[in-house]
Amino acid sequence: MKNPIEEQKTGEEYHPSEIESRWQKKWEEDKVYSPDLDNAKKPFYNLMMFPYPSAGGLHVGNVYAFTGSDIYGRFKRMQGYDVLQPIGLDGFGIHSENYALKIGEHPMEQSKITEQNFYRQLRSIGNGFDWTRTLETYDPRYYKWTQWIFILLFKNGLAYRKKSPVNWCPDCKTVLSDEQVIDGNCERCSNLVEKKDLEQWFFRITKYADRLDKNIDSLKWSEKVKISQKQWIGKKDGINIIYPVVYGNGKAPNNGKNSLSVTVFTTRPDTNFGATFVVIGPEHELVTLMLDSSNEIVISRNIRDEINSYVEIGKNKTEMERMVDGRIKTGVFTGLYAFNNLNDAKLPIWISDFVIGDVGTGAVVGVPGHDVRDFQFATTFGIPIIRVVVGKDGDTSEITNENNVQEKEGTMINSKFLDDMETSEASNKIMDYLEEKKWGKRITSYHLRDWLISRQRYWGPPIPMIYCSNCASLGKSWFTVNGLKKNEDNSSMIGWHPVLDDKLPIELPHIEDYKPLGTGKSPLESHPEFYNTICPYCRKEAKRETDVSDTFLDSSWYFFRYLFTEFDNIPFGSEIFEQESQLSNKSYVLKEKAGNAAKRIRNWLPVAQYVGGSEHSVLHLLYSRFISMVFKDNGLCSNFEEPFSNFFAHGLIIKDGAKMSKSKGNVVIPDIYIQKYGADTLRTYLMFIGPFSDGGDFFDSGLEGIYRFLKRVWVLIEKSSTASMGVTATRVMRHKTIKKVTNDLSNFRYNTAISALMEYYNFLVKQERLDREDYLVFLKLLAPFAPHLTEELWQNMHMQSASIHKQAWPTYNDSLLVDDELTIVVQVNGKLRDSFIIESDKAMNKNEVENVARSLDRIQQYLNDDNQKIIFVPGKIINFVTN
RNA sequence: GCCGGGAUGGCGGAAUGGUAUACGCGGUAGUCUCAAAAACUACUAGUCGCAAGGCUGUGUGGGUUCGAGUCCCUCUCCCGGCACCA
Repeated sequence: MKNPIEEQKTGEEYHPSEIESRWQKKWEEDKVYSPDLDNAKKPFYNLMMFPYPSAGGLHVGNVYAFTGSDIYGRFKRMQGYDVLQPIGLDGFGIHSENYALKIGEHPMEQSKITEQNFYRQLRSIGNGFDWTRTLETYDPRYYKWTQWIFILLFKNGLAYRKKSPVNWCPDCKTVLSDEQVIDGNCERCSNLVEKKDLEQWFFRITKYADRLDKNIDSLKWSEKVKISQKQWIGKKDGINIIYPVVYGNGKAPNNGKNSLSVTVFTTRPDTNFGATFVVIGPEHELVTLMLDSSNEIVISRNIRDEINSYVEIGKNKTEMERMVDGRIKTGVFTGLYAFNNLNDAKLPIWISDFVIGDVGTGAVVGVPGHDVRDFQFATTFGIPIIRVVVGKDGDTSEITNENNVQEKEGTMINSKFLDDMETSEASNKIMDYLEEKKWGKRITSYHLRDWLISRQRYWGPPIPMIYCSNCASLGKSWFTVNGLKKNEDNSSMIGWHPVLDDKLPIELPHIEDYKPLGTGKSPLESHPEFYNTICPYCRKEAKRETDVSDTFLDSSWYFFRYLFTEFDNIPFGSEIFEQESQLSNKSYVLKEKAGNAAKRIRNWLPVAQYVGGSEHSVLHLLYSRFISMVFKDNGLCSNFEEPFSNFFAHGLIIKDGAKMSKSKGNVVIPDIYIQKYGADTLRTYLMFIGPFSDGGDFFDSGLEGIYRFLKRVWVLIEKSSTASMGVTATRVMRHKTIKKVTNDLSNFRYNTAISALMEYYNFLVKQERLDREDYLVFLKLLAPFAPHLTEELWQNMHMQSASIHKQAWPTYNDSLLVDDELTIVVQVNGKLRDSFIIESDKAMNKNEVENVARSLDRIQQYLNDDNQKIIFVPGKIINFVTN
């Protein structure tokens, strides 16, 4: 029998384009990357954030991210896992709509073109995607379930409507979530964001704030992402202090009936004896009461006018103006006082726009000696400053300068029963006291706000809700007609009913006037044929919601859908569907398939490894976690509530030192590089630039270097027909390389894995005789990086063999990692003076090493009676030290 | 302001407290060629030296250690996130 190595073609040059398209086709035909979801023995869900098409195609940054994730998947597959690596498009939403608007195409038609181009590109980079289960968020079969999820949240009391000042981008003509406002500007178009009062749908994510916060500690995520999430949730422990409101003469307004009070949230109650004023925001309810002349609060006409004009001016300020103006403190005195029960002090109540309506209680207590912002306010309006904390410097003098404001901890003074205590002790003591006296209540506050879901745009899933004015006039809502009590969570839902499950999806109609109106209404508002419907409860005429939902809802659950793309009717399933939902009287999901669906969820979720950009640290990852928790609470997934047990945040590819952007004209399109050098070169190059966590600067000459390397590999293997068997000279290097590459891949250290392979290559090419095993190991180790090249060479060596990507990952033996000879470094007083090579076993022996070291000419000149102390590191170093 | 992460040759970067600059790019010289490209070979931190070899070197200044890019403290600068958050 002929040696298979001799069978291979020789003398052919490396032509990546021919090889790559051939193998891509073959892999897809052979379903190399399509695991059997129901029978997989070692499921491994390897997920990459799916792209959102905000341009005609992928740029090289996308390729970077996908390749990094793909390499990990290929590594795991060769380690024997059944790797599921799906791909889809997050093509619904504002990014894609803006792109369509820009090029003057209808989003619905444009999405089909974009889809084709994205999938073509995604195929050309040679990723091991399972092309049998793609999804697109704008596909009605997909967003049927996005709508179903909206209804699920509604039925759980987690979706509600509220009129509130929201971030409004006049250019995108839609509202934005807080997360989408960057320094007062729109994340998408960088236009100034305005405040606008609109009635909107919100998701009550704040109800999950504590859970979202607590779980973070146990996640195996990139540390910086965990920190961002923690910071965004912004959990703070403090106390709400309730101050009775009085006039200057100490009497209560309203003749003492229904006595008024103002509640402030503070994290520093220890300083409360130093409080000299209270500030409420312009949105505070007390302001409304004061402006209402029918109310019994007696304030002078002058003050009322002043308050009125201050509030009106504030309303017209943009976010940006409010921030720029922030340095200078403005405000008006209300004529009212907050009565501090601790020391009977009357604290003047001011209105100022530095206090934000929906932070804390919308009111703060001013302690100017121990808060810089309060100090600025107090000095602007001549309010007294009292020192109650002495810091480390021991300074007890009056605080007259901003630099002397004592914000850090210290020892209490001027605070009666708190005197001489440390601030932390004083804090606990006074909170106990305030609670005991019922003057306050400990509370945990969060920076996280409820998730604003409504978007006044066209290209998104219509919110599946119906408003019935008849039901509204009778005080009815879905909650009341289903016998659920009205409570705080659903009281604003009068007249609202969800679309019945069997009417889903509510399809987005193809309309010509899809452009955003800028009126605070969706384009669907001009389409009665869309919004006119009948009430699912009373059957009278009713109206559909015309806003669509936020894109982040689409992407918050897609990793569930991948598991069920072959079914139209089951997005995911579990035992709950076998019982019938408590909340819905119609079970829509086919029961006989539910058990199977539940099994898939148990087997494949949570996602074993998620890879994505850190720009989604807050938005997407937080929303996905929230939705998963809601699923868990509804029995849709019973084995987890954290969808991504491992998350790795990859870096950013830049060009010429700057972030790639169309305006800078430095966007690198992968296609031309793939044509010229092949996907294998581009992939390997991108991974070689630097650590995957860091990204790097894309430059063409670096690509040439990798292309040279792969061409050399091609030639080396082509020449391998003369390779011998049973050569041992390369064994240590082989095992060292296996160990290094295996460890590096496990930790996403791709750049060093590639350099280890280059070293291995450089070593092999210098050898006179090689073991065939070296070639096989080399190909396997390189396979995740250059899947086509290695497959071609592998198949040339193994006729009729299974794909290299299904071969077992090489293993190493620790006992074979030691070289026959080692280099010992000789130092004198820690300075390198010489080195020598010695057999490994002798290198471990102090006497052997010392004898050789002492005999070296260059060492002898440094040795004398003084330096007899010897530091010996076996196999590495001997150091002669002067006593 | 607060919270992260950094700073290493001409460039991207590598270094369990143990030979700093692996690997690659770029550069210089050479081989091949009529020539060029490609490919291959050698050299490539600075500095003094004919050489052998010496000295200096990982942003700054100190410290711990036989030994520090790595650990501790000081400062400077850069990048990312958050921010009138009470």
